[in-house]
Amino acid sequence: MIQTVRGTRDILPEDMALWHRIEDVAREAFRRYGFSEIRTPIFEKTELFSRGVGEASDIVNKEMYTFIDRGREDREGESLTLRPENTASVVRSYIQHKMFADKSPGEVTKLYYAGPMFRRERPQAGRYRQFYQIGAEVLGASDDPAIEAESIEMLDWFLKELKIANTRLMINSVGEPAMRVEYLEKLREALKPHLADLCEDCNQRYETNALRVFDCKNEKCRSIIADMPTINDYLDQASREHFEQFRAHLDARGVEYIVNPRMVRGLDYYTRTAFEILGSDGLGAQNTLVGGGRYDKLSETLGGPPAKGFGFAFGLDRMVLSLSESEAAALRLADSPDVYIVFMGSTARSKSFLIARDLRLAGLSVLVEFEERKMKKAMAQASRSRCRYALIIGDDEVASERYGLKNLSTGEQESLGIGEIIGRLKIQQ
RNA sequence: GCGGGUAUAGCUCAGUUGGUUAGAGCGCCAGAUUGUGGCUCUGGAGGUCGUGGGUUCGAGACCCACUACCCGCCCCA
Repeated sequence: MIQTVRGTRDILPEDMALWHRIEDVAREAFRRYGFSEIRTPIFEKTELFSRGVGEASDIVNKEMYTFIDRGREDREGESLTLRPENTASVVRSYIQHKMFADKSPGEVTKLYYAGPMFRRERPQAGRYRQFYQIGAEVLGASDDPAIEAESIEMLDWFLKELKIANTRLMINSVGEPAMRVEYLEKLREALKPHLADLCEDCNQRYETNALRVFDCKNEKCRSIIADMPTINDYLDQASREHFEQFRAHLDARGVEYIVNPRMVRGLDYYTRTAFEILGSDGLGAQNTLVGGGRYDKLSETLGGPPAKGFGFAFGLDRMVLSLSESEAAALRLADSPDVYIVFMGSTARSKSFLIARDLRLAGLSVLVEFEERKMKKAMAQASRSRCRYALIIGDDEVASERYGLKNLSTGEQESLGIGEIIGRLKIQQ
């Protein structure tokens, strides 16, 4: 049997109510905060990601789905890549369509996206090779920290609306790229005398990405790391002020946060503000729900004009796992059709199709039997379909034009005309 | 890329030191009940025991390889 490839999966109808709910609430949040949707291609030139995300990052080095496009007789095909994230593409589009051109200096472009991304990672709980992200970017000349605060306020509303509780907002400033290089040297200097005491992984991190030693879970490493300088100690004056203003904006909005000076970001393009929202449980080791930050150099890196940027993204897969059992159950229940039509006999059969059409024209969600079966079986099917009502049509009902409307949860049944039935069901919707 | 675990009915799982026709619960189908679901009772269908090889008189069980999934590491949303 042919099955889904490793790290991919079917999202089945029984889960779709949960996905739709998250998408609907996200779209509502974006609408309220003035974001417009953008859809970029699912594959781009490989160079976009290697330049945007960072040549040295693991994503670019070993986690991209890259392929060579078919060329022509006289030309080699070009290297293309399934998008591992969407920020680089959105910024590319911003540049390509000159979205900055008709804007006043303080005006920003607010964009959001939703769709699949691809990374060739080892699958784990809440992590897939084709995964679904919703994210947003704020691009323009302004880098006012109110931009960060507004987006986080929006996410706060979003999570509350989905009844996802016990989340924690972690914030930090990662400063400017030049300063980060300087800090990295200092950190490595400070770590060097302790290398013998650090674990194997940390020694590896010391070589490849020293900032990651802060993520180590080893007790011994943690005590050593506690004394290491943090990136905050090296922040330039402007970044420091930006961070303080950002915090003041969060305070003013009553948004709670934890400053984590050891939080780092995996992608090269981040400057200054970085943040994560951590989920509670049920996610295993993958407990970051939302991640984002400021990237004031990305536009130039991609060959565009100077432009400030801030954005975030969250994974739908993990968000679905974060919905509470009770919320999920309620969403699934509300997903079922309004009424199931049961008929007895060929005259009623013909009539039931017409009634189904009328109910649907009135905006109701209707399932109807196609083939004649015993009424008992049809009723059992109505019950199993989780429809709220069964509409019963036999010869008597056709003759009197009064039909049996049975509430399948209470068992109550009434004999009603079609107009009354529509009225009753519309109220229940 | 590395480490650990798992793979038996549609689903969740049992299956004794290797022994004859591989089980349960749920679900599904039929009947008890000719126009009324859920509860109950009775019966039924449904299995290349992940794939391939090996050991053995005999393998669902033991050994090897492969594949997939799960958990963790690296990394990351």
